[in-house]
Amino acid sequence: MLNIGDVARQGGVSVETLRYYETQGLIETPERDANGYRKYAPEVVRHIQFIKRAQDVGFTLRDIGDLLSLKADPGASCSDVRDRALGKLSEIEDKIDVLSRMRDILATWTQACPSTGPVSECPILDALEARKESSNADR
Amino acid sequence: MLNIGDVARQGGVSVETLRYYETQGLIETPERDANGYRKYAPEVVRHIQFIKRAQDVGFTLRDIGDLLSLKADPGASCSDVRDRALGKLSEIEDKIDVLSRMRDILATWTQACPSTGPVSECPILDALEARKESSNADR
DNA sequence: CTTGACCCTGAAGTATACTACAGGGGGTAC
DNA sequence: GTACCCCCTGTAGTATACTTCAGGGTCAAG
Repeated sequence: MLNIGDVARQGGVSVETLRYYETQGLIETPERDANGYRKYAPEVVRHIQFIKRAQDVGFTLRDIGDLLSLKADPGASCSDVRDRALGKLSEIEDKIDVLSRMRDILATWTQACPSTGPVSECPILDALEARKESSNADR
Repeated sequence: MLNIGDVARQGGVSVETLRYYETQGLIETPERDANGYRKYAPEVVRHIQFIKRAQDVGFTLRDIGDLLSLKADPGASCSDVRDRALGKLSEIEDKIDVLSRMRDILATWTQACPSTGPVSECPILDALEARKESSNADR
């Protein structure tokens, strides 16, 4: 059995994070020692890594809670998980689209700027001041 | 002279947002009427739009305050503005890179999922459970 | 003179994922 | 026995850009 500090080290998170995950229902509440210390089975480390990997691909903790429920539910099907992943995929694609539009506009503007001369003649500020007609970033 | 509600309507923001911008120093503190109402010159609407457009391309309010200082500073040069824009551009490119990696992984996973069968055999959950060796999303 | 739309201030709430802090007990080594 | 690291709880703070709320004054119309 592991102390919270052991789990933290092995899982690559802080003890505070572990306690936080517990309050969020992402880790089942561990048994306690006589002294009140949390006692974890070694499997918890994999569980933590599951959470971290899910975060790495864009899932929020709320999403992950949902995923963990599916994982624990024998009645759930693989397509339920796939749906969550596809939903996240399209969220991410949307974000990429928004950011790509920002990037394109900024790239255009920085190329238009001679980078010499006073701010009063800055094409970037002009563009911000009153964009007459250009590709629009609808946020 | 315009009331705050007029500016809000014309600028496409809420009156609360305008008051918030004022606290953040993004709008100069307006004159007040005898009744205490804020009184704005019509030019303020353009100023609001400047802020909104800057947000549209990814600048934070803090960045925008900085940009507005440059704009008002006769000693500032165009390259100062350009530097801010280039900095933001690379921030955005970084975000796009992170998101693209997430997208690729999720795309791979969803394609690997047959979407039939129980969660116990879900390749997506397996991948989250223990990613042995694959492209890594370093967040 | 009352109704309704508008304005004011200051404080608190929203979302996300933690981090930090205050105040205090437990366990082991020297 | 005391130093030092570990553990506990509960609360508050962080960042961003607002939104909401409570409580109250102002103004034009009918």
